[in-house]
Amino acid sequence: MSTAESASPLTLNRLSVYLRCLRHLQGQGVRRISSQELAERYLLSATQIRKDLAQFGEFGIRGVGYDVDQLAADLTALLGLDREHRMVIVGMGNLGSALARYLGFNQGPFRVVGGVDRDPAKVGRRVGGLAVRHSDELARVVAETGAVIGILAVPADAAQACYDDLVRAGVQAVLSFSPVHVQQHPAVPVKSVDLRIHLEELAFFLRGTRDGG
Amino acid sequence: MSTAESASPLTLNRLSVYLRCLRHLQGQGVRRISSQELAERYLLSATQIRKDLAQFGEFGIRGVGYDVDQLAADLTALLGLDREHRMVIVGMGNLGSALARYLGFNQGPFRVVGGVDRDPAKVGRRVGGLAVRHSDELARVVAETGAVIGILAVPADAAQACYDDLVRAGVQAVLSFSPVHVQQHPAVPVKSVDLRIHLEELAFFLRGTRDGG
DNA sequence: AGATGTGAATGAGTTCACAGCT
DNA sequence: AGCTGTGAACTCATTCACATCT
Repeated sequence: MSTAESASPLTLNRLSVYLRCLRHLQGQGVRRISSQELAERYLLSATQIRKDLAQFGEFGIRGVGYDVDQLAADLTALLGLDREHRMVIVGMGNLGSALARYLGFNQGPFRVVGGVDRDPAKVGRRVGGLAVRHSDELARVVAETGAVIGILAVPADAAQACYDDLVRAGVQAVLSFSPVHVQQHPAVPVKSVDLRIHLEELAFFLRGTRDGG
Repeated sequence: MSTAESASPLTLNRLSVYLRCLRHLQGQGVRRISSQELAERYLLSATQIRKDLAQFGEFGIRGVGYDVDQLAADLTALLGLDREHRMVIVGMGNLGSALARYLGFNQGPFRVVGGVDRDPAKVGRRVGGLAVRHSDELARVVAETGAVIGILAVPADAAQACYDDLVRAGVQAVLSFSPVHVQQHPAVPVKSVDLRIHLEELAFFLRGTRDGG
């Protein structure tokens, strides 16, 4: 498996999709599948499946197709989902608390192991089985828990400082929910999820509509 | 203002970003700005700003730049953010409840006005100032509240059916948090936000790391 | 002079078409 | 024959370079 560094986010996201499809097939007892059939079942593109996989090696058997279990295992390893990734949430307001409760119930390789907030009123509370600690202790929380992913759920004006704190504390990647571009440290990639942008994209399509009752 | 239908999602998302930057500048009392300076301040591309805007009309003054208030107003209208969009949440589990609490506190043109769930145990509960009603009543809830956006927060295997329900109930656009591709009705676009995919993308960059310890 | 708006050039991403393996 | 893996063609997106307007 030639580990091509620096695949595009688009490709990586599709690999996640493929993996999910393969797990679904495993649940149905399917053992072999062609790119063609995979594409038909899940509304994907057969060529694109092959091209995406080709970036990381040769996983199929010509004339036959792919071994479902094998390919699922390969993609799991490729995406780094074969071991636990511990996460710490920065900002335990509405969104942070919501994520703690939501992600806390998630199975799989991702586990929320800590949450911090700057507001002393929130420190000490328990949210979804998690004790909130003070932001000043972030580095200690990260060290104690072995967190490698930071979840940013702070207001826009605090995002950059909190990201920098996370970098100093030693996390390796950050998922940000703050509606702002964060200037990135080269070794600590940020992935942004901006709910407002998504809602505003939808609003664009509602312009012509009689709206609001 | 020539309303170019069908701009790419990439362009629309950047327009949202520009609008946010302009509001920030308004807060600072800036009244005029060039694409050049806007790009420098917010780490954007000056050419791209101009190209993006060009799809919808001419908003600037050559040799001068853009009027901040005017452009903000134009983009607000363009994106349909000049009036309220009511939203109904389908699936009041962990994620749905989290979103109700989170989005409920949000200002701006988006407002959560209803939530439904299939589980009778959840019906009647109040979540973030919202009374949960039964999924069977979805069409009535949409009609009563004037909701135009549906928020899908149900498990993968229920997503397609719930999307179809939303379409029948009369919403015009859907924001889905379900980890699955939904087959779309042509008049009801779906925007997908998949937290797992984003986490898995980050995990890819952690493969080399000593992790979980 | 100075900044916008835009055709032309480049680059990224997807699809096509087929060589090559089973 | 059948399906993968891949160079070539094509489409979509970004960047460049400059004509145009104030």
